Amino acid sequence: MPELPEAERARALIESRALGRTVAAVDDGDTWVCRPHGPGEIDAALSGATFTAAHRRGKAIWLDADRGPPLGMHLGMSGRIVVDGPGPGERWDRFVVHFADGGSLALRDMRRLGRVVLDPDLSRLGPDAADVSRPEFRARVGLGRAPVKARIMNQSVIAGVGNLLADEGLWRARLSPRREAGSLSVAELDRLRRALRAATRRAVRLGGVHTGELVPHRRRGGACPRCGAPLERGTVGGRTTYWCPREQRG
DNA sequence: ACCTATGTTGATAC
DNA sequence: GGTATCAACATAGG
Repeated sequence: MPELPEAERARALIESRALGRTVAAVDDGDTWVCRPHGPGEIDAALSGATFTAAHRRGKAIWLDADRGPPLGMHLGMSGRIVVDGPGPGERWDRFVVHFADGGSLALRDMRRLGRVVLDPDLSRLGPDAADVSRPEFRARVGLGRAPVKARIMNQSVIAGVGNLLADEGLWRARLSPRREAGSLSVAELDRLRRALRAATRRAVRLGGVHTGELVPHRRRGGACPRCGAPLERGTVGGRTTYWCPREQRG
């Protein structure tokens, strides 16, 4: 699930439920998820602190505390944030903040591809895909020989677009995922930005990227929900891609 | 049983 | 530098 919409919902959950609460102890024993920290390092940095703000850029989430470094969190491919149970210490809880009031904040992640780190490095993240301005989008996305789908999924170009949101946005903009990014006209770039922002906002509102219009049809044998043509399936930018061969030619 | 598939990122090689 | 490929993880399904 985790693309920008899921990350934003996780951030909002933390903002509404975890700010102002004091950390009693942290389970940071999964040094794969918490690398490069050793066990106890995050606990030592956060115990006694109170979270004061929850931020997000693209898929990256970070929390400020009233003392100590910010706490960075990334959901990876299968992670989600769970506040106040049920059952902190579930099998898939890879990182748990226990609050002094008895509650908890956990990163629940079966595949352990999520990450928790102190003082996260955000320097290689592009502007957030939901906020990027039109001139900035034109200048950053409309470059290079790579397919436009690979370009918009590059987190240092714009941050937050994953495999599903990319397919959804390209479909809404009626652009072929294979189009060379540098060949897009200004009008096409503007159309793509608009489509991506609309798809993103809608997914945040409705609960996640799976609530898109194209995404539910994104399976073998699926048809375009606008024109009914059988969807094409292939690999673009190394990722499984679905698109409408009738509407998304150019 | 064995193979492929899956929302992520990063390290590597050309 | 930009681009492509593979690996990391753990599970589900044909």
